[in-house]
Amino acid sequence: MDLNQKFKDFVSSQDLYVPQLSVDCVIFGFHQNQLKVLLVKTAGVDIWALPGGFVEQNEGIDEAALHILKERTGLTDIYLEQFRTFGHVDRGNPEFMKDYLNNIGIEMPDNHWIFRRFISIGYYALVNFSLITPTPGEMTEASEWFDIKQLPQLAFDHNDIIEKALDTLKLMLDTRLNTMDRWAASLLPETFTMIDLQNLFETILETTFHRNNFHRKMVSLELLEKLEKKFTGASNRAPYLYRFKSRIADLT
Amino acid sequence: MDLNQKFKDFVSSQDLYVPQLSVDCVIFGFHQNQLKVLLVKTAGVDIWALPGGFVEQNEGIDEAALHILKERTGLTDIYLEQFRTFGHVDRGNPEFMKDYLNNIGIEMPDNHWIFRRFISIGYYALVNFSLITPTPGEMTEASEWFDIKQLPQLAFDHNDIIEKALDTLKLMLDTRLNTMDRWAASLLPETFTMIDLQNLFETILETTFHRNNFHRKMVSLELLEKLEKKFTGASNRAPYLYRFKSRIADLT
DNA sequence: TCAAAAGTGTTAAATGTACACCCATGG
DNA sequence: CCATGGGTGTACATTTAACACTTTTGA
Repeated sequence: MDLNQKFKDFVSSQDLYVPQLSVDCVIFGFHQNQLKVLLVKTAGVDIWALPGGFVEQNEGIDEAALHILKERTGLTDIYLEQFRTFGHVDRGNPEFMKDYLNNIGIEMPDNHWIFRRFISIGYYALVNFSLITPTPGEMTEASEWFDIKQLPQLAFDHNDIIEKALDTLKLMLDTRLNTMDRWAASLLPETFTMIDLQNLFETILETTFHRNNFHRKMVSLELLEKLEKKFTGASNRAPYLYRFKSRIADLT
Repeated sequence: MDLNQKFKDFVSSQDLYVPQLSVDCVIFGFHQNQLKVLLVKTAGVDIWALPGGFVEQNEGIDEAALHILKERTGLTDIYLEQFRTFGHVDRGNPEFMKDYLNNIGIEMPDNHWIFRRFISIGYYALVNFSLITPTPGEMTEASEWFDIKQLPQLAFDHNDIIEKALDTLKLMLDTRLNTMDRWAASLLPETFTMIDLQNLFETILETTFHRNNFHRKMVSLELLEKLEKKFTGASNRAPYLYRFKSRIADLT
């Protein structure tokens, strides 16, 4: 069933989705030493927003988030974590929904819940940048990666949501180094150099580390497997490539 | 407007609350070296549950949580933190609401949202045990402190919710020592001994610390003010009393 | 004066931080 | 053979962990 059809079902059945509830996903990617966020521009509304959606009556909220990610990225098996629910009374701009529905040619009664304040459950996802080609979906006219340092003004309180997602991500980097193979692997290609890994940490945490200390720390976790050297063509020593040990299990 | 009246308004107006959404509060207290949770038993339903409530259309979710805490504890100005939202498809037991509404003499149509799966936003609160006398409210026949180690079987997925709240609390203790004066103060009386503080940490984190190392660590944070000695009557050296420096500002 | 419990000091291990040096690579 | 940048070793500082000793209190 396509999304447009689902939307139209609002009129005949109010029972498809949980009213006034939505899920918003902050999809993080890492590319050229920049932390990126995937944003979408909804058809007929000239403002960028987080990819989001509603929760069906017969699905859990985690499943709803996975659905949205599947739609936007084509990927399943994504690193996904709920981080906070947003429900201030003044978080919505009701014009958004009016413009949007108007544009796709759907009429809804003024008192429908779609025009009310939404409670939105925030999830963040970590994905491999190079595996995703942002392509407009059925409901969106555009889909693009944005540098987290250069975000436009977003719909609703989505700027706040991203900020909170980033805070949570930073906290995880600091406190869950020992499970790095589960989340760092999601942001990096299968093989990478030690410098790549360091850049990832430095970019997200907005700090710098001493090369050798970082190197030793990572090796001491015993999560990495050293592979052959990577010859870049540059006139300097070739770095080793690494891979997370847990990846080997994934491949079998 | 009393709660019972509010409930009756469901019938005439479906617009008072956000449908299918609730807020559940895990209220932590500390007493006799035990971490306690305040639970309520709803009139006519023979099962303990977390104190919770609905979100009014014209209030934010944080405000809703504060309302619930005010109702249950009489306290305002409580340390409160949102930790997770629960929304599995099978989290509810529909019989609960039927029994409950039946008992308080309210009839609702079978297809009303009150009988559906709820999405529940979890908050945890830290309160001073001795300031609260659990008293049954209008909607509850009982209200009691339970040792976190000896919880009964609870309604819905409330056992899971408490477990997750405790996990989050532990994580905070580990990672936010420097803001201890904001949360530890909520669980302790205004003045306390160093051993009291140590017991609090050890109970929640389920570990033990060396007395002197703990002492030095706490002093080094410069959040504590040493007061006069506390003579307990025991035949040993009297411990000093301490108070969080930030408390002084509170008193002015 | 003794046991109990609190306060304080000292040392060793572990960890974190900074710097120095060595090695491979292509021009 | 030189500049560049990655790999590795070592010394120092800081933090953490463990233990020993001293002080105060009421019996």
